[in-house]
Amino acid sequence: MIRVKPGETEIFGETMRVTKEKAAEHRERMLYAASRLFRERGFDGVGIPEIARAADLTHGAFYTHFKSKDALCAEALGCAIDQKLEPLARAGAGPGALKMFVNYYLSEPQVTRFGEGCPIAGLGGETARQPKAVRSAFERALKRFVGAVAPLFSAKAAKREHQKTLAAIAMLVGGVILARAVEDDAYRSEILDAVRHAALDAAE
Amino acid sequence: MIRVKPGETEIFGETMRVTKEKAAEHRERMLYAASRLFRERGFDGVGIPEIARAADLTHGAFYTHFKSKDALCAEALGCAIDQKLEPLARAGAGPGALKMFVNYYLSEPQVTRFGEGCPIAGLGGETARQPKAVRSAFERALKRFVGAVAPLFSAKAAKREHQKTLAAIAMLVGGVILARAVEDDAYRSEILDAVRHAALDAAE
DNA sequence: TGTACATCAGTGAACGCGCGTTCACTGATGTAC
DNA sequence: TGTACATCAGTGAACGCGCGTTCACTGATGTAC
Repeated sequence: MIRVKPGETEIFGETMRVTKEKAAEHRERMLYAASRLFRERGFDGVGIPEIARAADLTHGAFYTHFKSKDALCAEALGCAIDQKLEPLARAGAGPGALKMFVNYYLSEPQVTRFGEGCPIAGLGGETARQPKAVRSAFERALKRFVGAVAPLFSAKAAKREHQKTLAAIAMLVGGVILARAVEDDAYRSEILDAVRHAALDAAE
Repeated sequence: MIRVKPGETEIFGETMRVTKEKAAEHRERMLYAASRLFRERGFDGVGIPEIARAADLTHGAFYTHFKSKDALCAEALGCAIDQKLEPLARAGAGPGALKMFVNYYLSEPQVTRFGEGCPIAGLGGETARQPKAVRSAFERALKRFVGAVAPLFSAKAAKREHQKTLAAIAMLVGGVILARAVEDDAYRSEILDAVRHAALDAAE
């Protein structure tokens, strides 16, 4: 389909091809913008034009770097979990590390600044309705998250009643959201079993 | 703006006005369809035309019953939580009620059949990005859910390590999702505090 | 190092599509007499 | 109970809009000689 006939005067942008370095940087800028924007507004809440704009490019350039929006969603999940796990890995698993992590995870910025928050929490709900590639990426991110947090756990005791109910409900809700988001049936059962036992044990 | 000039021949549907009873039934059909479809595919995943179609109506009829899509989203949340709490209230709080509830909540149908599942789990993630009216409705639903589940909790003990990590992560994720979805700052703090303490206690 | 030219990152118009909402119109319901 | 007519639930075309994706085209980069 010929849209612009040769000879017709058309105004085009000024700079076109760009060094390989610049191109790689453009790709990275789009990926980081997507990683932030998806967490902020959800997969359905951000379009390709906006992501390209956030990286100072036009939507057409997007497709030289990514196969599709779904491919970007998947890659953005990995990028986001990388960002979140980096400081966790650096902190190590010394005494008090669990407390620091839990306090951080539930801190004001983590909870209110969606774009910089945990992608598991921010996108876990809607991931269940995303195509295979995105769900796979989410599952990989979740497993890495679990792997990074596991060393922090060892031992402690119980508190008030209403608090325990609230915490148990957060766990039930979180459990269902994670189970739904995950692809691997065995892993789903593992999550559900863990939550089931913990919820029943929480009632001591 | 006149679209159809008087005198022009236009083919219209056959039955138009309907008894008040029928109209009320139509409204309810749309509400139930929305309650199911939103849980299945998310607020952004279903359009007014589809909801109307699911209730054997056309999209125009929708606006005689609901002010907007947002208003429907809010009302559908209430409708969904009604459905979920009804059997819970009927079952009462006898011994073993907690176990029954937890087993039910994490059961195959509850987890895999989104449309009939818990709206807190199914829509909690994206509610955080919805307008005020929807978030208020979600908060009301959550509080009713907590109120209904609270009587089931009393006392028990602990188990394996990896399970505890998984359960704690489900709780953290669930906690952040709920905290983000809720409007009332005090309630958000309560949720986060409860999860914080429970997560730290889980490490015993 | 200098020149010729193929490569390809980026542009922006255009595609088909479905969204939420509005509105002129219809005609049975339901009411006033 | 019977008649006249206002009400209003429902229809479907149309609105403006933004989406994901494609593609003809540009022109600097990068390479082959």
